[in-house]
Amino acid sequence: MTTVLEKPGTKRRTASKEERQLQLIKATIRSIARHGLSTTTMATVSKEAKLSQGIINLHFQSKDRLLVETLRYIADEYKSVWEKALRESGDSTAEKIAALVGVDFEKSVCQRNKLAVWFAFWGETKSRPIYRDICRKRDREYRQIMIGYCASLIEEGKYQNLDAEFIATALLAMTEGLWLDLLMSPEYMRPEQAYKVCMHYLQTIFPGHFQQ
Amino acid sequence: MTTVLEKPGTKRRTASKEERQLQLIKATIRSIARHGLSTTTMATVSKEAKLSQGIINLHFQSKDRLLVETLRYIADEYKSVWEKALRESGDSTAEKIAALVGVDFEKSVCQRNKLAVWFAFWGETKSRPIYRDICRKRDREYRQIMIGYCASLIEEGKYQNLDAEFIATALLAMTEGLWLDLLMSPEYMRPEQAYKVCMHYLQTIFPGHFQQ
Amino acid sequence: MTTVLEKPGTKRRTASKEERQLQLIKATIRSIARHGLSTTTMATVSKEAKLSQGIINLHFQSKDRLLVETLRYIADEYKSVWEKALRESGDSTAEKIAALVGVDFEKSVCQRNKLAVWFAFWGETKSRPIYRDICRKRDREYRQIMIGYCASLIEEGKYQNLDAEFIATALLAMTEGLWLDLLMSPEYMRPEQAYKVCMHYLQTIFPGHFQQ
Amino acid sequence: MTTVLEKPGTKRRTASKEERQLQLIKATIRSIARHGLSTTTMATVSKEAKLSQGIINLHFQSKDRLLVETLRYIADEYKSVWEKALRESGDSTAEKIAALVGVDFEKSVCQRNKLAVWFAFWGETKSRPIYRDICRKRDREYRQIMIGYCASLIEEGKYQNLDAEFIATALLAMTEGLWLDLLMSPEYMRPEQAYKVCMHYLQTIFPGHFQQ
DNA sequence: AATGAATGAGGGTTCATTCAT
DNA sequence: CATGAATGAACCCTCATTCAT
Repeated sequence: MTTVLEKPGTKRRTASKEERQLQLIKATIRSIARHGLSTTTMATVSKEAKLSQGIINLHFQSKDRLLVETLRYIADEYKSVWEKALRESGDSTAEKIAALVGVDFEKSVCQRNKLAVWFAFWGETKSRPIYRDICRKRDREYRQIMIGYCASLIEEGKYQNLDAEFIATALLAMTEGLWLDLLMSPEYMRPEQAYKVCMHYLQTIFPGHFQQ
Repeated sequence: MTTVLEKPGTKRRTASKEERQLQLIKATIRSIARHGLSTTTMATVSKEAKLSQGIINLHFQSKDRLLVETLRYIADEYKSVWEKALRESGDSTAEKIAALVGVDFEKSVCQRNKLAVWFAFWGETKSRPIYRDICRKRDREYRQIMIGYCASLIEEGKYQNLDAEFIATALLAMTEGLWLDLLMSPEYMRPEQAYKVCMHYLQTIFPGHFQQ
Repeated sequence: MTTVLEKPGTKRRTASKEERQLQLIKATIRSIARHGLSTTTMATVSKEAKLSQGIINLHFQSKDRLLVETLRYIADEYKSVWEKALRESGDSTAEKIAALVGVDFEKSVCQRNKLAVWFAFWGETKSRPIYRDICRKRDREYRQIMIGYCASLIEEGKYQNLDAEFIATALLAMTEGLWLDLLMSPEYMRPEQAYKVCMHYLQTIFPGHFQQ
Repeated sequence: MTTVLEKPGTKRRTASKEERQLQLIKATIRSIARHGLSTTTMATVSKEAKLSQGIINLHFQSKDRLLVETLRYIADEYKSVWEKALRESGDSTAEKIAALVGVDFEKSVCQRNKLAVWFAFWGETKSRPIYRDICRKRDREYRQIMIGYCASLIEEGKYQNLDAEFIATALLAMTEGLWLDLLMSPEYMRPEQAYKVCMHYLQTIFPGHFQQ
């Protein structure tokens, strides 16, 4: 056991709880990407983490909880990435919107491994309410922010006949559909291209604020 | 024929091979929608079909093949629905495009059960190439048609700075993203609404051809 | 049913009961030889016979009975072959013994297919008394005959210190052991060679009656 | 250690890999002897070993491999028994041959359980090449040794017209045929009697070296 | 805290048998 | 008689979970 009395020269071979859990979650992401959700087992995950079989139950009690925590992890990560992006972006509304869109196609969010995880869980939402709740929470938060900025822009730009919610919905849908392209046809669709598709939409809708 | 007078325990043994296979595919769709792909078992499917355990291996040899055939079935169905829609639509290019978009939110294609199946398989594409191939084939065929009509419209309407492929990509992405909303938040998003979102995009892009 | 009332011009498309059963037994022998007893199924047999699945239960009620009848068939055949051999052989005791030994390495008895069947059933005798009974009956009958001829020869030749039963036992054991060689190493051991091995034994035991 | 004080439900989890595998192989031998090869299932074996179902796949990956390892085990054991017998026997060639024959009817090799296993696998050799290979390897090694001693004896004794290979073949065949008697008619044939039958053959062939 | 041998429920699949045709 | 679609029990195997170490 790790104690203050630990003899000098004795290495702490045991990572802290959080470290271990993170290590396992990342292994889970790799496993889902590599094997698919339905072929991800405790064995594939623990092997991916280069740890023993029993470790997952030790830290997560059950496979179910591991999966839920994994989904929660990428949802949380997603949120913190766009929060950071907003903090670091320019001040104009258009810049904020562009930053939000940028997040979806940015490296840490948009790696194929993580897209695979999103789709894996989306595929199970209908039967697993907990997955649905987490996915919807992520969606709702992001959507509220986006609707807010769209509303601001409509007001600023005196755009007529535009409904902020409507536009945010279209934009978010487009983003998620492009993720599917990125997942399924990475040789045809690349993040920068996907970003341009979204920006083109914004230019069409808000011609005064997004120039080519 | 199965009648109310049928003795209990008496089973129809005369269904043609195709009928039985279709019956099992439909049961599979229901099972995936209800239980999720990773919880869909031979037992859930055969119970859903009200047939015996062994029946699936009899007709499909393996669970794997049943799943592949199920995916192929909804992909084929999707194609035949839009082919029919094109045949029956008005002659103008705009009407053709509208018909194509309409298909995605039409009852037979856009029922939640089938959306659940699409997402279930999309979630496994990275690890199961055969799923990916079928999904991409569906996508490619539909996309080619859509690109063609967009190109026609651009020419007809002398729209400037528009790229048909670009627009088709955006439109299709939007569609698939809206399917996710329909799957996850059916209480917020409904097919008619989703259709409107897509049409609004078209109105913005092709103002001369799509009126509100 | 085939009756005297059968309409003229109506062909009997159906083989007689015995013919069908024999056809199935022969298919069983081929299947056991090809696939082994533990991989012989109703399907492998009926396919081998080029008949439908249900036919075996129709004629033999169960797989168990088919196997028992198959064993009985080769046991009966074995017996009738040596009975015929004795009838057709020369009259001297030595010729009778040689004829009996010859039977074991004669074409119809000693084909590899049938050897495979014998060993297949011997392998199950410990657990299936019915197999054991049939095998022992065959053995006993043959052995009694052989003991008789050996006894005659001992008397005729005034061989001393020889026990007929003892010699018959040795000879029969040798035969069965040679069958194993024929089954397992057909490229090293051939029926004629095996026959010579047995005859050499007889020459050694009864030097006055068996010359080289 | 397993003691009478062990709490019910408490299982030893410390057996070494080899111990467990041996335990399972021995259970397999008992199961084949009791139920026959074609009725030996994972359940009969694990029950015989008083262990759980999954244990076999844990240690042998598949039923197939368990069976192969079981056959290999008795083949290896057979070899080490006759090697030991040769080491411990008298120095004369005749004593060596007698020792080899003795092995075949010695307790550890010639128990009915093990005979049942040999015949069970022999019955499947035609369809399962791996079984054939193992059986033939055992046979070949033993045969080479036997041929060698027979050749020595022929030379030593100046026996004329004797072929060592021929005699070894006869002797080994006799042995295996006697095993069949021991398997099928243990009430008539006993190991000591079988041993005498073989020795009588040797006395006849090599009268100068084997006395009654 | 960490391991990995062991468990046993439940998965996919096979196959002897039944039975409507 | 004969067929072959259908059944369901029993097979082999996987895998989440437990637990002695």
